[in-house]
This record gives sequence, C-alpha cells and structure tokens, in this order.
Amino acid sequence: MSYTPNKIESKWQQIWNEKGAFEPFDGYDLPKKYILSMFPFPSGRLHMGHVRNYAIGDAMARYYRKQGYNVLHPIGFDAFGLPAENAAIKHGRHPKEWTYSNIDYMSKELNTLGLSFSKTREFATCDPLYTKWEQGFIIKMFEEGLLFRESTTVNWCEDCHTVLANEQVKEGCCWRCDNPVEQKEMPGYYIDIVKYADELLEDLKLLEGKWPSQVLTMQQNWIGKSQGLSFSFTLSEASQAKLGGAFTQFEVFTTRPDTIYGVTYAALAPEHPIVKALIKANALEEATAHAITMMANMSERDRAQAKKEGYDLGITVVHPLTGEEIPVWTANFVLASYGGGAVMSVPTHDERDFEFAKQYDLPLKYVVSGGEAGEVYTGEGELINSAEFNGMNNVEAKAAIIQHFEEQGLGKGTTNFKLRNWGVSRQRYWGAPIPIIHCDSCGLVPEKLENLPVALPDDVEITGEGNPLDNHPTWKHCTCPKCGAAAIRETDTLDTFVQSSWYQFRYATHPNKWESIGIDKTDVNYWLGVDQYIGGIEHAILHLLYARFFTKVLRDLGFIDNLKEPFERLLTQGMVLKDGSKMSKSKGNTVDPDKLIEEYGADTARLFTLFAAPPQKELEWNDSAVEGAFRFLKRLYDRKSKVTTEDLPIITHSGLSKEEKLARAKVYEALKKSTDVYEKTFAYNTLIAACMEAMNALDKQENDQVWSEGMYIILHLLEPITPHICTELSQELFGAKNLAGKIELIEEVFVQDTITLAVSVNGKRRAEIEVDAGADQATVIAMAKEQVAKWLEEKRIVKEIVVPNKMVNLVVK
RNA sequence: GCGGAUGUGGUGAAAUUGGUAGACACGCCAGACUUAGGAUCUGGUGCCGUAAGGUGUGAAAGUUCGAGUCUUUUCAUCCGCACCA
Repeated sequence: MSYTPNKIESKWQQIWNEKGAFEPFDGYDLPKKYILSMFPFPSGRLHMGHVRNYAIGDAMARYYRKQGYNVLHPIGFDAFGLPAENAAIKHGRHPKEWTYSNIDYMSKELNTLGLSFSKTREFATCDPLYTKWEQGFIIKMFEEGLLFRESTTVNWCEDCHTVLANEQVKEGCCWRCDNPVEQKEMPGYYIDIVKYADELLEDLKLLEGKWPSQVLTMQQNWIGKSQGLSFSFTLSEASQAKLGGAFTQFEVFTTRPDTIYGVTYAALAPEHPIVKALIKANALEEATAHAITMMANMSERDRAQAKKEGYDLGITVVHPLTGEEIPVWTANFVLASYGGGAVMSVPTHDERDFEFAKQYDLPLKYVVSGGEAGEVYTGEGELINSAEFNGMNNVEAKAAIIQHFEEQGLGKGTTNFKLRNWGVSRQRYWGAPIPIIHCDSCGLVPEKLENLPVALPDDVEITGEGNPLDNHPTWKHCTCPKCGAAAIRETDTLDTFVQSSWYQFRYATHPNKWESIGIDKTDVNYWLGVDQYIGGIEHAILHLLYARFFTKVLRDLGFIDNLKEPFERLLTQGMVLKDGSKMSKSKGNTVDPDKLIEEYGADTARLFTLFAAPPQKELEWNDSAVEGAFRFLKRLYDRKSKVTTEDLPIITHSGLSKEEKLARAKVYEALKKSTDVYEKTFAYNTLIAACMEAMNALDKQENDQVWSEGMYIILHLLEPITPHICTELSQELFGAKNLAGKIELIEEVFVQDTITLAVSVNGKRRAEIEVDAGADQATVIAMAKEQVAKWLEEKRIVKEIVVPNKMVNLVVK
C-alpha cells in the first residue's frame, strides 16, 4: 500500500486525543521541560508563520517526552484586541462570537498539524476566569502604587481610537495599523515599569548566551540607562518677575557635567510649563508664541524629521558655578518627556547644541582641549576654562564635578532611563476592563475582589465611534465599593500585552485549580522558567519586556516565589517568505496551511518547514521543495517492506560488505548528531539531511538486518518532526519500541577499514589515496608521494604533514 | 548617525578544535520505463576550458605547511534605535 498521509494522520490524531497523550503528569518528581511557543491571536486562520513556530516547538516537546521528561507544552489564544472590534464594525459580528468561532476553527487546524499540545490547559485570554485573576493582580498593583492614573501626553492612534504605549509606536506609527501617531493630553493608567528599569537591565546578564544577543541589545537600548548630573538653573529676578513669580527655577539633566563651564544657553521643550506660562502671560511676541505652539503640537514623527528650530524666550538663568547670566531658549529637539524637558547647552562639545548654536549664532566656549576652533569636539581631553577643574581629564572630571555639586548642595548624580512607564489604558471594548471605580467622594476605588471579574457587557454597539463601554447606557453605573454612593466604572480596558505577560504562569497552574487561584506557586516553582520559548523577533521589546517585568512584579507582590526571569532560553524564529518578501494577504503571496495539509499532509508541511532552513533564519517558500519533502516521506513509507525484524537487530559488523558498513555508519552518524540538534543547535535541517543520507546509503545495499536497524533508528529520529508517519510505521514494524527511550550509539560502526585521504602539494589538493586504517605514517607518505609524483618533479620536499584520517600535505620548493 | 546581524553554486543550504568547500535538497541536463508524463527510477551538475589544467566562500591584505573558519581594513544587504542631552 502506498503512503496516504491524510488517513494515517487523522488516525493518529484521534488516538492521541482519546488517550490524552500529551497531558503532563501530575506531581513534581519527574525532571521537567516546559516548551512554549508564543500563542496566536485568533485572527481566523493559521498562517505559515504559525506552522513554523509550532513545528519547532513540537519537535522539542516530542523529543523530551520521548526522553522521559515530564513535558508541559501548552497553547492558548491571545484573544482580546482590536481586530475583533474591527470585524464587528465591518461584518456586524459580535467580537465575542467572532473570537470564539475563530478559536474553534484554529484549534482544529492545530489539531490537523498533529501538534502535541496539552488540551486541558488551553484557554483564551478573554475567558472570564482569566480576566478575573488578571484584574486581581491589577488591583494589587493599584494598592501598592505600581499602577496609577495620571494625565499626560500620550500616543494616540486616530485609526484605532486608542492610546498606545511607547513600545507600540514604530517609527512614529501605530504598530498595528501603521497610522501616524498623534500626541494628545489624556488621563490613563500606567504601570510603573521604570521602577524596575535597573533590575530589567541588570537581569539581561542572566540571559546572555541563552537569548539571541540581538534581543538583549535591543532591550538594553530600549531601557536606555544613562548616568549624569541633575541640577537646577535659577531664573534671574527679572525673569521670575516676567513669569509672575510662578517659577523660580527649572531642573536639567546632563551626562556631560564635565562641560558645565561651557554652557552658553539653556533650552526648554516647547511643552515645558515655563514656556506655556510665558505664552499665557503674553510675555512673547504673538508670532513667536504661535510658532512655539505649532512646534509643540507637531507629532513625534514629524518633529523627529523636522529641522532644528527654536526661539529666544527672553528670560535668563544663572549659571550655578560662574554666576553668569545665560539666555533661555525653547527648541523643538528638546524632548518634553525626558530629563524634565530641559537641557543645558554646550555647543562646543555637543553636536546638537552646536548645530543649533550655529543656526542662531549663539556663543561658543571651549572647555575640553583637543578640538579645533569653530568646530564641535566630543572627544576626550583636558579641561580648560573650567576654574579649579582645569587640567583634569574630562572623563575623571565628570565625577569630580558631580561631587562638587553635591557638596555645595547644587545638584546631584542621577540615573535616567529612556524607558517610560507602561501606559495600559485602551479606550476600547474588546479587552479586560480595568477594575477601578470613580467615586466622587472616595476618588479611585478598586472593585471588591469577590465581585471579579468585572465582565464586559454583551449588549454593546460597536460603531467605531468613541469608547463602546463609555457609550453603553448602563454598564458603567455602579456603587462605590467603599462608601456605597453612586459611582462610575472605569471604561478603559487593559492593553492586551497585559494578558500575555502572565500566561506562562497560568499554563503551569494545574487546570483543576483554575477556579480557585490565578497562579499556583508550587506548580510555578516546578514548571518555570520556561526551558525553551519560541517566537518571532517582532516581540523583542514589546511582549518580552512586559513579560519579564510582570514576572518581577508578581514576585514582589507575592503571587509567585523567587523567580527572576520567566523565559530561560529564547529562540527567535525567522520569517516565512515567498518570492523574497514576507507572506501577506495584500501581496497575495500567502500559502494556506489547510490546503497544504490537504494536498501533502501535516508531516510534509512540518518536514519542509524544518528542512528548508535553520529555525532562526528566514524561510523561503518553495513549492517544488515541498514536493521533495513529500517524495522523501513516500520513499520512507515504501521502504517498510525492507524491514524483517521487530526488534533492533544485533549485527556482526565485521562480516558486512563495504556498502552495508557505510549504511550503518550513516545511520549512526544521524543518531549521533541528533542529541546536539534536539538539545542545543535546533539545526533540524542538518538532522533531516543526515537521515536522508542514511536512507540513500541504505538504498545502496540489501541486507535485511541493516535495513531493519536503519529504519528502527531513522523512525526514532524523525518522530518529533514527522510524528504521524513515524508513529504509524514504528507501530506496524516495531510495536513502537523504537519510540521509547534512547537508542545507544555503537562506536564500532564508525571504525573504517580503509580511509580515504586527500593529498595536497603546497596546500593544493592534487590526489586522493585510500589506505588501511592501521597504516603507519611512513607508508601513507610513500603512497602519497607516488600519487602526486607529477607535482614533485624537480622539487625538493621541505615538509611532510599528515593529518590523521584527513589528509597529507607535502610542502615543496 | 549609532547599535546588531548576514554575505558560500542557478536556488534553499552544509562544513568539530583551522585540515578534501558546496553534504542534503530544489532546479537543470542526459538516459530508462511509458500511449503520454508535470509520475517513478538511474546518472550528471560550482565556474572557465574539448582536454590537460586553471579558478573558486562579497573585496583587499595578513598569520599559517594549510583559512569559508583566525586578525586587520573595506564594500554590500538586512534589521533595530533614531535629536534620550
């Protein structure tokens, strides 16, 4: 009978489902492996990126299960989010109905891929039970002051009608819809991730060598720690008067305290309160005030691309060390959200300040030697024009000047981060409601724990206009949990990245505890950290930073024990490309996994994805190479007729022919390679190639025993990659004995009778010789010389190098 | 601009500690079997050359008996951050 993948695959999928074959064992005694692929958003159908992600993870899970580990390999759905609402607007489907029916369909697709996920631990993040515990964490964070509400300038996406976190703005545009992001003043909830900035940065060291260095670097840059001096500029008396006495000073931050004597002006962000006050007090010319307002209203993206622009504010400050009066400007390149929105400007030793000073003809004052007059110099040197610090190396001077400021009570050494607090408010319906209540007399009050979850109303109108929860006629009206007065529920929902920040703990928690607890510590202690996490590089900052952060917060709030990092090892899989670019509907270059499975079966789909490239690299789709993968499986299936024994045969190696010996050697080479591949390199492509080589070598001989042994081992090796065909054949041929435990290597098969050596002259390969395995060096060299006699004529041999089992190199003159 | 990564046949890719470059596969060429083949099987296939031979891992130099691998310089592509003071 020939290979009929669909029949075999549905047969085994059914058996596995009935047996609950992939549920982890209860109890904590067995050694464990937690293999996790990032869960999908239930958009409707799987795409090839998912197939790749899950094929990689599944191979690992199946490998460790076979080695006797207790394996947790779960899947769920990242089910809240905007696309559900967009579907509601576009097709009139309720987000809940849309989401759950997508989950239904995609679960079936996952099943047809034969992925060994635990079924009992599957959940969707929109399940009320998941929301319930998440809201509990949020309330605890609120109580601890880690979550707070404030009104600030936020990133607003008009297309999505919602606020975005900093991490969710890509090149000034919305990460989801690519719409340019606007700046808007708005209240919202923030989680104090900056409080953990140092720990998040520090603990990246624990991940070195375990996470791709690229991801570590990206996180490090995103956190953006810098150390320097912060101090206040005091406004001159006249300037204070201009401001009506509302301000006496403003704070600046600098990483170059060594250049403090070179300050020739100060610059404020256009949004700075002092600038606003000046405008309000009509202290500026109308045209200037207007221009500044325009500057302040520009989007972050536009501002980043705009030319430097600024205005003299007509006020001055006093230099803290020299007492000099210094003009204050406002400039579009000063960021409002960093370092207090104000800077000291040293045009001689800072590129930006220099450019600005040139443009507006501001004075230059050199304080570090080494540069050329009229040019900016950012290198090292000795301090000049810097009073008692003259002659000091500028790098050393940094600390000395900070110390001086501290001693004089003028300022202090400060650490600043680029990282901003995580804005988690979303002005949308399809998310977890923020469980806070606004009471006129009590202020912000968390919902009582026994009332959780604060659930979404089902009867909702989604039009794309405004916030559906806010528009709902009754939902938001409630009573204050504290004083019982009429109150209003928060109508913002949580960022969906909150859900994916703790799902790794929920999977680990035994499902029969899901009702009674959010995260079970004992379970988490056993299962976490995730031994191998697999997902796309697009989450290098977003999800991976949030999940790391949440882990530390949940630990500090007592929800989990002493865990530092959730994901022990990370593999970032490459994108799936077709015709050189990312598969996408708009480009029309997608491959539908369903069709692929229908035509060739899940095993072929899995084999191809793992064979065509190493997991970390991009995968270029190739229809004929898929055919090739299918052909290999057909061949594998066909060769079952060669097997004559039900057990791993014991073979007398010395009695075999050359071809038979070679076949065995190839089979065992593949076996030898497999440990490294499954446990370290994940270069499945090379393991598959080794199995193909073994098949090719087996095909060149006809010994039943060698065939039986070969099939026994190849099926064992490929089972994690192509589980259906391998299980089917293993069951039929070997009673599945080859799928349990480890197969021992036999070293004997690697010993060859004769060895082929390359012979080179002056490093150029000229011939090959075949020698007995035991041949001594002199014999080898003599044979080599004979073979390459032509190249030795009229030459003198100056050196003879023999590399055992590899080659002979003769150096001649 | 800064940071990171990657450069190997027509294509996807292999290559322990430096030791026969191109395994494995796709494609292509030839042949076999076929009414037919886009099925299957066999053989070939880095490039130049009829051949002998030459040449070849982005480029250049260096270390070495020997370099895809190590060192330096350089070019190209991709990705990330983009005025963070």
